[in-house]
Amino acid sequence: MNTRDLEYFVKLVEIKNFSQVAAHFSVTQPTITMALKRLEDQFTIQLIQRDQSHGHLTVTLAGEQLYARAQVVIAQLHLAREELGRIRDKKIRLGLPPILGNYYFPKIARALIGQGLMDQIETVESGSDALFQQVRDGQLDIALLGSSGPNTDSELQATQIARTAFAIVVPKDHVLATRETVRFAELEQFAFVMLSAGFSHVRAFDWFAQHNQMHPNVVYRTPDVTMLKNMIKQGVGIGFLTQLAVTPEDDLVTVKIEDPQQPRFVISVVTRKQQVLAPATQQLKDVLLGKNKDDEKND
Amino acid sequence: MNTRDLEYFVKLVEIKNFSQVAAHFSVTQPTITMALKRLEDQFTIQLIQRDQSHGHLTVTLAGEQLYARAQVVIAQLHLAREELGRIRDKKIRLGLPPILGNYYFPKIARALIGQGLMDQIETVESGSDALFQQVRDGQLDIALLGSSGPNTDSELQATQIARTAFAIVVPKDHVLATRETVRFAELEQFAFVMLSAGFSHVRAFDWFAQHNQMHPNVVYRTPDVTMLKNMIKQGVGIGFLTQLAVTPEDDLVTVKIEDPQQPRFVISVVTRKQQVLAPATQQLKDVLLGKNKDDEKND
DNA sequence: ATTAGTGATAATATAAATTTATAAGACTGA
DNA sequence: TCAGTCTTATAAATTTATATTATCACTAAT
Repeated sequence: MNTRDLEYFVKLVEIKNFSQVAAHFSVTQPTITMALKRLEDQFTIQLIQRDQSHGHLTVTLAGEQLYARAQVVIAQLHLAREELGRIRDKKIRLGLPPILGNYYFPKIARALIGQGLMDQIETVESGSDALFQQVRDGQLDIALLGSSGPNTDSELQATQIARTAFAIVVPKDHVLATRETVRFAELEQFAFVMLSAGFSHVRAFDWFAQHNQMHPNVVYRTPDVTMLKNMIKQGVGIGFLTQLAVTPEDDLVTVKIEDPQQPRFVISVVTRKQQVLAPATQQLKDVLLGKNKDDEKND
Repeated sequence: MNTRDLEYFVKLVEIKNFSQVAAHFSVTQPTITMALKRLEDQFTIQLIQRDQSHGHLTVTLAGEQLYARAQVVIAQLHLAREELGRIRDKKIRLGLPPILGNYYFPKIARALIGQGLMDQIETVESGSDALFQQVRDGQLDIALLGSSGPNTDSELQATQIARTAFAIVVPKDHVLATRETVRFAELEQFAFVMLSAGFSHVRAFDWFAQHNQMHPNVVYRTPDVTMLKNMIKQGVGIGFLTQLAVTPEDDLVTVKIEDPQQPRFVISVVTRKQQVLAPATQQLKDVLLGKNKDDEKND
């Protein structure tokens, strides 16, 4: 069976028009007719109901079932292409959310340079949501991800390496700066500067807002943590970040949040299932997991 | 891309001999050479290291990666064939372990006949382990399964419908027959008749044995529950079954086991992820889940 | 050295997919 | 109602892909 037929079929189910599918793949229309015919012959069952009253095709039950399987097949081939391409180029693409990057990268960089891995690694910085998607799609080999709960994607393999609390971040001269802890409900009056959508922080923030039946006043959003911290320092608004994201050099104060059963910032190392790790990628993974070389002498 | 090439490749990785792979698919040896060449050209990377010193080929890292993906692709196509074949024939294959069948089937049969589903359903009786595997492979559309713990296969979709305890089963005149409960450790002296391997009962039984550091004396094993019960009745040995498997007509006594944190017999309805349920299969599933038609009037 | 095994290559035959050209059907709007 | 414009389907020609046959080069064992 030719996987091209499956690709044609999937697009046909999606746009329900032979000619447009043909145009999409830069082939002629009869090609699509024939591809569908081949599939229907192979499975000896009708996949698509060509409608008498022209306009829209309908997908049969068998068609829906094949559609589901074909999507998996195509996705797997796509992953294979991505993965083999990376192996060929001896590149490792590592996803690192900026919030974690600032904290973790200096720590691991030493180890990576020591093992001569640094020049193979290409770091991709983005929000956890985007990175997560990129691991799934095969664009990344491995990623360090923050999430506001354990990871449950059945296509991915995730190992938790740390859990930290979220905290309120304020400048040193702020009214809250002297507080040990704060209840989220007390923050109704304050303006917030927040990370953009696509960061797991946002989901946690929403949790706090919802559980306190509040609508926090977010005056600015940015994907750039450094900018965010600067805005906090300049008093544009208070911040909501994991404690991990704030270092002493930032000259900021973190205040713990009291709310019970609050979500934690969970940091995981994520790869795909079915992914064969190149030796260098395995080394990188071990570094990220905090295994040092001595641990492995017993192998 | 032709999936035949992937099939050739997978077999080649497994048996590491071009000629034998060719023989396996009833094609000539250059066909395999060419298929591999096509794959290596498409991915522009070597997949198999043809060895100088003849004897064994070695699979490159890229080859291992493609192997992993190709296996998924082939499995998915196989599932599609099985599933579409079943849709074409308007058949539903239902897996039912004999232990559950005796208890459940009379109950659900009424509902199935009432809905006119009975003639489409083909029941397959076997141990839970075998049925589980058959759902994965696409040979069954749906199964009722017993397991000694929640189901965690990432390819399957399982819904728990009941949990029952395991119990010791003895004839009415047995010394244990008057006991309310018993500790598993007390059973060292007794002979057991047990289900064969492949039943989840065996795993639970092993749990009790191991946690009590015992080696129970199993004098006979059979996959046939009716025979098992007869042997218990005739005093060949005592039995270990879920309480559910023993009905009043059996004329047997069940004795609860005291051991704390013991495994339970979990009954689930299992289908595959990515499986598109035919209306009749959905109806069957609803019956198994104990949804009656009235529940759905609100849809 | 001969033989039996490995896989690779080239020429050829066969099978399969795509294009071109065209037809048939359904709807639209003058 | 009839031309025009969408559909998808069909047939023949062309191109492309795949398999076979025959043969070669290599290695290891007898």
